[in-house]
Amino acid sequence: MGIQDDAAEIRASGWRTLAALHGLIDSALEKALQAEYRLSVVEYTVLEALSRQDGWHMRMQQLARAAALSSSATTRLVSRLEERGLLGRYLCADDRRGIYTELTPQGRELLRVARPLHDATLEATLTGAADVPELAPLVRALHDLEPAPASPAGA
Amino acid sequence: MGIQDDAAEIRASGWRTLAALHGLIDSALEKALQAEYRLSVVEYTVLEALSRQDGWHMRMQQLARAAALSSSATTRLVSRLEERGLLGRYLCADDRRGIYTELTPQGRELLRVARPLHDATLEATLTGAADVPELAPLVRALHDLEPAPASPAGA
DNA sequence: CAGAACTATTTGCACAAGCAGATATGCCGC
DNA sequence: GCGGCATATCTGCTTGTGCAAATAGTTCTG
Repeated sequence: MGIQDDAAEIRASGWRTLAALHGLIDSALEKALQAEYRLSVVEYTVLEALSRQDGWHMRMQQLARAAALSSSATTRLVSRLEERGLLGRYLCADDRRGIYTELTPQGRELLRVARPLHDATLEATLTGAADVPELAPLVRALHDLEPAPASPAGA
Repeated sequence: MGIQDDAAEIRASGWRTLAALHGLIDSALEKALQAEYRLSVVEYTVLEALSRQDGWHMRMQQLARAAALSSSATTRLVSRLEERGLLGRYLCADDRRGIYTELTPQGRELLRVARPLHDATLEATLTGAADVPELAPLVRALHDLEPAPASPAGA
């Protein structure tokens, strides 16, 4: 049984490291984007996901998966961004249950100006994490990953 | 400028992968622990962090760092667990601002029975993620990490 | 020792998230 | 075309979170 325990402890330890690094990056991005552009990380993620779509539009549920949110949370998130004029909703003709969201010019513009801060914060946080002994190996591993396709979670 | 953009896109892509895997594991653990033991992932994390401490006690702020929570969230989390009899609060003699929390026997018992489900869920989720092309490399990288010391975030 | 500056914890408040249920639409067999 | 079932989105409600301010205790300075 010792062998099983060891394997479980290795996984648990890896999970703790993953969670720690995730939390570090997430809160750094959250603070930076919130302070400068009044955007949460999920909101940025949604804008960014939309910008990577051909035609810049997506259905609510695709969005929910891309942002790892429930559909109710997605509804409200889209409503918030819509009220700020960053994206628009419109019915889709072929399936009238579905609703497409589309980036407005203002949404694209906000993303354009926010992206440098996002990227710089990400870089700075990763650099900082590389100096923390417990996180460094994971940071290196991340760096060595092959660039993943557009939507890791959207499959 | 193309080179910088590439580097930024590699980091962004790694971050998306990290977030996706984190979300996957987190929600799987959340559902499993919540359904069986009425414990959230953070609550489990706190119990587990306490169990790894010599003497099973920690100050609120250590706990806050270990769980990556604000101090107010920590206060309420500890209150919830205290009401369920899983841990106790007591003043610490040398610094009377500080409050120690300590696992009760019931807390240790709950952790003992919950840990197998936690570990099994973690294993199952990682195994599942290894079949998702975008996540597989990160899963492998995690597995190859050297076992990190007790508290990756607590430093 | 008095007062200022700092640290630890708790409370008031506002907000975003999930679940369950409601509503509308699509699809299938008959 | 009609009931029955699945899918997409939205709404009501509860809960957990962070920020800012309040409170209590420590430490440093003169």
